[in-house]
Amino acid sequence: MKASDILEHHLVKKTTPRVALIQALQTAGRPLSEHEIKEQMGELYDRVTFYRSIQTLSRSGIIHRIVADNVMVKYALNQCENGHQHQVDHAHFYCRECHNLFCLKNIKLQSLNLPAGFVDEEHDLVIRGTCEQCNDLI
Amino acid sequence: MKASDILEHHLVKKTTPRVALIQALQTAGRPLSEHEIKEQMGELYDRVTFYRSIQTLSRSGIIHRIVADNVMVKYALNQCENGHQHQVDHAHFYCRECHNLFCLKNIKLQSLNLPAGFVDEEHDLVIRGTCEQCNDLI
DNA sequence: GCTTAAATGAAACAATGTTTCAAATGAAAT
DNA sequence: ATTTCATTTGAAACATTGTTTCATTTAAGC
Repeated sequence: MKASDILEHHLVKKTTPRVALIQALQTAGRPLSEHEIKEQMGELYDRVTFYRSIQTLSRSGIIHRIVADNVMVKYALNQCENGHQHQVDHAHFYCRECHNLFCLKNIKLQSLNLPAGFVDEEHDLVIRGTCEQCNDLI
Repeated sequence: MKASDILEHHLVKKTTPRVALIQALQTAGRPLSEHEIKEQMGELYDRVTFYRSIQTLSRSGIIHRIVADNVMVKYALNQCENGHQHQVDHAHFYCRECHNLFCLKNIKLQSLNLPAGFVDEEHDLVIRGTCEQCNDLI
């Protein structure tokens, strides 16, 4: 779907920085860090606007954060499947060598049974270490 | 166990900053952030030494990190049960309002079946949101 | 084309984490 | 107890990530 259509569909104002951010994620086809998004966006990137866009797009359900490590957050487009949001239901592997994030679709998160009164706004199952390729190189 | 005995038992040099760090965690009896540890340690705290101690104590299996959120890491003593390390096998809830970290001992992590060649050095299942008390206050 | 609320971007700041290197210290041997 | 030496410390300087404020610009509806 076109970036501007995604914004319209979620009733969010179409602005140049937001469109560019979504397009960066679409082009990559994988979760990106701020640094990677900055490179993709080039001139259109501004730090403050970036963080505000992330907030807006997260709240409206267009993207989500994955806290790969402290000081390494990745941002990903939510997959739309038959009209409803596809929340992250699988684990991720973060390689501390190459800084790539791998989706571990075979490791699912069963429904999280929280104590009464606790509200889940965001969650991650992250495994950190070194990936196959980096282990071979070391 | 006394802090200096823990260091000795793990074949790590007994130094004033390390002892103070372990004692801070023992006194609190719960995972602490750098900021909280700094307050506990007072004069004995130094930023660079802190991060190096965290590395040393993590590698020797005395403590572990819990990445509660980006920009919010908590440090906790490993529990020694019948002589062997007790790795984190349960989820945590991080409240973005009060910044407390709750152990969700009823949400266990089954063994993580990684693809061949991937090495798990550290992992977290973290749920972020607002806790019961903070939800009542809002 | 206007109008106006919303969004942007610049500056300045705050917190977290790292690198370098000279000085201090723990632990072991004398 | 003193000496020795590798390890550890701590100060300075830096890098990155994230936030607050406020004047300017822009999207979208009329």
